[in-house]
Amino acid sequence: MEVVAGDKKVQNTTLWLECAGPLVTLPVVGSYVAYFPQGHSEQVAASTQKEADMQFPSYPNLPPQLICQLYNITLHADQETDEVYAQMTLQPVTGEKDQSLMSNLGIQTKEPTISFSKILTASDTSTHGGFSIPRRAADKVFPPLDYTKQPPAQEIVARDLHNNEWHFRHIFRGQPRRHLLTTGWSIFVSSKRLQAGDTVLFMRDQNGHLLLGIRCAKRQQTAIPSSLLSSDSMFIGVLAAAAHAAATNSRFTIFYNPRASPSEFVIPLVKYNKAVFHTQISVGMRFRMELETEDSSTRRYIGTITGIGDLDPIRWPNSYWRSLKVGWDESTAGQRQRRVSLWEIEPLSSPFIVCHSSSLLLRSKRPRLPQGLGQTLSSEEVLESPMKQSSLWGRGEEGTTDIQNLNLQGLGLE
Amino acid sequence: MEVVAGDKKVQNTTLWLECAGPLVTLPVVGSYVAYFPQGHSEQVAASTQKEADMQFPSYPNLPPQLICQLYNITLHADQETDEVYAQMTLQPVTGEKDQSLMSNLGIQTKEPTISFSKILTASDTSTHGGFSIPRRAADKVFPPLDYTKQPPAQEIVARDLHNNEWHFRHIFRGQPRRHLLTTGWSIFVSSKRLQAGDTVLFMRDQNGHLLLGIRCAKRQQTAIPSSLLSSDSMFIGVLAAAAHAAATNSRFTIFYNPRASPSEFVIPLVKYNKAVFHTQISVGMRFRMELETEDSSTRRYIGTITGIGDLDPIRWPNSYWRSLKVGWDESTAGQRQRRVSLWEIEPLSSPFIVCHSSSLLLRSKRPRLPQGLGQTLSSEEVLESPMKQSSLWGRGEEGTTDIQNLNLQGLGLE
DNA sequence: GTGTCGGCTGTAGGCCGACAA
DNA sequence: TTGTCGGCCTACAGCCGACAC
Repeated sequence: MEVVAGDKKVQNTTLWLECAGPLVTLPVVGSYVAYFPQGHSEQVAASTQKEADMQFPSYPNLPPQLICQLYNITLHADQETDEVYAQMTLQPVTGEKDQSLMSNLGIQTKEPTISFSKILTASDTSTHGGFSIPRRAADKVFPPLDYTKQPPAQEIVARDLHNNEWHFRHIFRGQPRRHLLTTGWSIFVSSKRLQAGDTVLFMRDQNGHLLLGIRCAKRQQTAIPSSLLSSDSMFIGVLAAAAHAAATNSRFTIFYNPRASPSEFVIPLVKYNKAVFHTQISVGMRFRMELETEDSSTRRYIGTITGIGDLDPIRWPNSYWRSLKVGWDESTAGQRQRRVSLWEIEPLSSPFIVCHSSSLLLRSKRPRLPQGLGQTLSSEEVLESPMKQSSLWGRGEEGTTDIQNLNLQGLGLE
Repeated sequence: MEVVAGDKKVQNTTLWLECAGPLVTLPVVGSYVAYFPQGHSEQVAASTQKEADMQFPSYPNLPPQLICQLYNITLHADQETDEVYAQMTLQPVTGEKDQSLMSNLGIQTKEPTISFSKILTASDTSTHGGFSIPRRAADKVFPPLDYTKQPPAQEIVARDLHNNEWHFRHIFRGQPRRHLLTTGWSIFVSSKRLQAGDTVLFMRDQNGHLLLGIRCAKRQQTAIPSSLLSSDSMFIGVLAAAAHAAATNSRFTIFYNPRASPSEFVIPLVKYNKAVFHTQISVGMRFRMELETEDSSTRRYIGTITGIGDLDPIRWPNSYWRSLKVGWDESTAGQRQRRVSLWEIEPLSSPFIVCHSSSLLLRSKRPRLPQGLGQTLSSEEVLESPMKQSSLWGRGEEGTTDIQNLNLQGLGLE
């Protein structure tokens, strides 16, 4: 994988992931994924601040989810705002291919990184002073200072996603003593147009080099009328591109913007299958779901499933996208999603629910189910045919694959 | 018509037109236009810096030009860059409508404005000083100074497209004396992020109020990878939206960006008809064409038609879009288009070319001509059948036609 | 007529510890 | 431990005419 910034290419995959947020995972090249046009449309809606309100053409051959192989992925950062996004090229898969490769978990293993992030205060961003480094952060990621010097100080060099160097004076002073970035900081703030509430991020890579990234506060995401394409054309473009790719079995390219998109819409097939075919869901069931907190860490919230049904029965009947209506335990849940997808939650298992009951529950609530993988198998068939299931999942969890098998042209039928 | 800046609405239509450039014309609401998907794609290509290279779905029912009625138009300016663009909603027309409206020339009459523009110099944009006002410009658009005061000076207030007020100190000083904008100028420069080479524009409206706008140098237009939609999806979105609108006879919305688009792609139908059906064109013919100059005025260039034929014979056979290959008289013509459309040029009529000779010339060079309005009549038929021509155009030269004849499905062979 | 420069001046950018949350 | 402030100093933003093209 490579990181592309504008036209230049750099290698800071881990920095990209840090900027994308703690919950973002990326599928690996060659793995199988489920692509959701609905989720893609939501990203467009969130970016254009506009719902899809026009009369769209219907694409009867475009299912709510398209099973694809990830042909390519490149990581990017907006040249101006440093906003991160990924470009993925997807190859729709037909029903007849060998599906053994699908056992691959299909996500990047996130190596643990030495990093810290801080939400900028008014003092941090004002022109009056510098940046106050949290104590633990300085100890953890910055090179140790020589405390015998008076005052202890050093020059810090860090690179951003575009591989630009930023120089800062790191000093330990004041009464009581604290770590500060002074000279060079205000240039960085004005160049990136940082404001109080935005997040800055420092990390150390394997070679001990410092990297830094930024994450703009959510409000900043607003107001991109784009001036290039009407939102109608964008919605239609998303659907038409997917429909055409599905119909002609050809590759198509999408952009995934982890900070703008309400949810991931390219899901590893293993994760999707596990959630859809191997998890019992019913109204009243309680679950956990991991969400990003204000300070860029994660927290598990508890909720209850209050309903199961189509988010958009007209355009997308029988879709698993946000098919669960949920309520949240905590009263501060105002901003949390009221609809989630199966693969986002972790059911709080109860010993009273046995496995086979799920299909009954599902079927009773949703008489016609999405086809899932199913250009070939319907969900009912999958759920009711252990043989077929095991043939799908029988090759083990380790996920080693031969790259040759990743070329779809070269994929034999065995 | 209204100008929409971000979400707010203001009324500076003339300012918008000044910023758009001297050659830009806008159709009026209710008038009939020809919309060219090819031209729209070119705007996307220019904005994304990418050609359409993927395998596009074919839209067999989408002709190279779509005859529409302009249902609505709103003028906009990018909140950050002040880049101007127009949002147009187009209603494809069916054969049964009353066509009396088509006699309307269909473009905004551009009222003469008191204005001046200046390409910013290094001194204008440096933090070291202010803005040097050209002498004639100061006399023409700014309120007269009281030269009895020492020094003569006044406060200038001007509004931009977003209706924001900008305050400047206008002073007449130095040896030799000259007009300058000092206090307030540098704030304007840094706010709009102006650089040497960009253009600033002052004008006075009917009430004597000052307005100002900016036009970024061309180079600035580069590098908008958009991060939201792949260029493939954009191209496909443009085509799919138009095809769907044509098939279902429903309105669709497009954005026209006059500074980014190589050519206008929504052409008043009268202008289109006149050029396509009432102008004799042949290889070797000489023509004039008006183009924008470096300093935002216009100039006529002379050229010769060197060929006639499809720009893209595969995707857009029989299209009038850029169907003329041309050469330019002046050697400095490197950056000028090598292909233009019929309605962009003004043939230099020669008394030796008589009317009917044109069809012979046309036929010899272009065995298969674009069908123009015609899915039913070939160009040859039109050209060779004076009766049919006169039946289409028999109501005089002003271009009144029966809309029934314009609908391709509804066009009888008589 | 106007682009760029050197000279001068004042404001705000930016480093410091004090102090309090 | 760290956010904000007043004090202080200096860099540069910004106003001026000189000068040249």
